[in-house]
Amino acid sequence: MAEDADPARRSIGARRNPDSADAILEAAEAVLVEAGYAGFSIEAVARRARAGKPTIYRWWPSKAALLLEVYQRQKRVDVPDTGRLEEDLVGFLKNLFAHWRETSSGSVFRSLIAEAQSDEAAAAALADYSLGRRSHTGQIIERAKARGEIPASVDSAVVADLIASFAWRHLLTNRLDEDEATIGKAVNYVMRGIAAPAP
Amino acid sequence: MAEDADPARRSIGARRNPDSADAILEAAEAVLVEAGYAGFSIEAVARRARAGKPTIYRWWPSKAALLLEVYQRQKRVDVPDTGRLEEDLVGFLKNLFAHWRETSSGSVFRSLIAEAQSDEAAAAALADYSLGRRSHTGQIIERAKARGEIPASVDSAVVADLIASFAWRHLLTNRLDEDEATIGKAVNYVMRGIAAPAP
DNA sequence: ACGCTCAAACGAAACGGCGCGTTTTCAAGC
DNA sequence: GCTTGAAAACGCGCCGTTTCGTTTGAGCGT
Repeated sequence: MAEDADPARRSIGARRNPDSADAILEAAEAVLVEAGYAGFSIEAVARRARAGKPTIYRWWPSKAALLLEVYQRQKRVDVPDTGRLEEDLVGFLKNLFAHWRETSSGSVFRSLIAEAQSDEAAAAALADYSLGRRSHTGQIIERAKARGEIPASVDSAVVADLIASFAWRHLLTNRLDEDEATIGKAVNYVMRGIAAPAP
Repeated sequence: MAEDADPARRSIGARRNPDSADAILEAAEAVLVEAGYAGFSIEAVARRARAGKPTIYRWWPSKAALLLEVYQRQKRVDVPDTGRLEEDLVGFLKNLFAHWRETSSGSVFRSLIAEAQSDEAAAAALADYSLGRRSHTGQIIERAKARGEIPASVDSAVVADLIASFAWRHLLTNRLDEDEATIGKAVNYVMRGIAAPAP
């Protein structure tokens, strides 16, 4: 129970953290799902968690910090490894879209991106997170390089960024139920682009 | 002077609309630039425009509607036509990034996207706008098809979407000053992907 | 052509409501 | 008895709306 070393949590006078923090995080997620980002207020979370506002502010400096930690609590999307890059990428996107659609992750991440547009701290946290995620996705590309499927000269960061951009756009414009055909086409275009020998 | 037929404006009893509406739109833009999206409130706009809040609410049903009209007032980015698809796409993105960076358009559009994450009307308006923009960008692709530069089987909507996704991501993550090299690489990957003969 | 009238739109102020982030109070528990 | 943390209360700002008195321009009668 007594887990610690949570970087998002204020560690100033954090002499001890009961599991009420977990209740707050769960309440935050529930509020976000039920009332949407518009209804996501610290007061609503406090009400839902039967906690006091000062308790929340003691551990999270801002709404953004709370949002980020809620998102980081979510289970990660698993990255397929089929041995073929195109299948990996399509599978990854399909998994991601399904995960965003079927759990609260989509709502949470959308809210986080929106919050980052007006909150400096959220923007920094999101940038940090994206960096980690990009290198993670980049491993799919790197594996393909190792197999000799694509040239080693391919900039995997740029490719990962293209894929992530595509995912973000569909999340932000409520198009997560896009045809698989469209995903397939988009990935296929990028795929053939990087697989072709450089001119 | 007596211009009319402005679709975004409430036309119920709109017997006459002085140019105070222009003052409000200008004030909205100024507030957004100076105070950012976080400080963008109807009250702030009203103060800045020396207008009453009811006047604003009379013509724009929501903050989102006001935002959208501010954005649509902006000058459009011109789309190059160099005769080579890759140059067109890179040029378009470079123009767009510069425009977003150097005018208030970037702030306005970022705010609009953020607002669309919690406001249904804003989301609908944005989707509508994006649809128009996508077909506009799609014309670059169509021209390349007509020249025989890429196969006619290429789905220009998907390609336009890929390009737009890339632009959105860089706008939303404050990376509009990305190296031209990165833009070039990304476009080049997509470019070669669609130029290659379908397998 | 002139001036009157009337309705529409105006700016300003105030309303109740809500969420913010903070401070203060108060009932526990080691 | 001293720390802890939930609960209540605070002042603030913005929301969206209502009310007030004023300005303005179009229509109409003289």
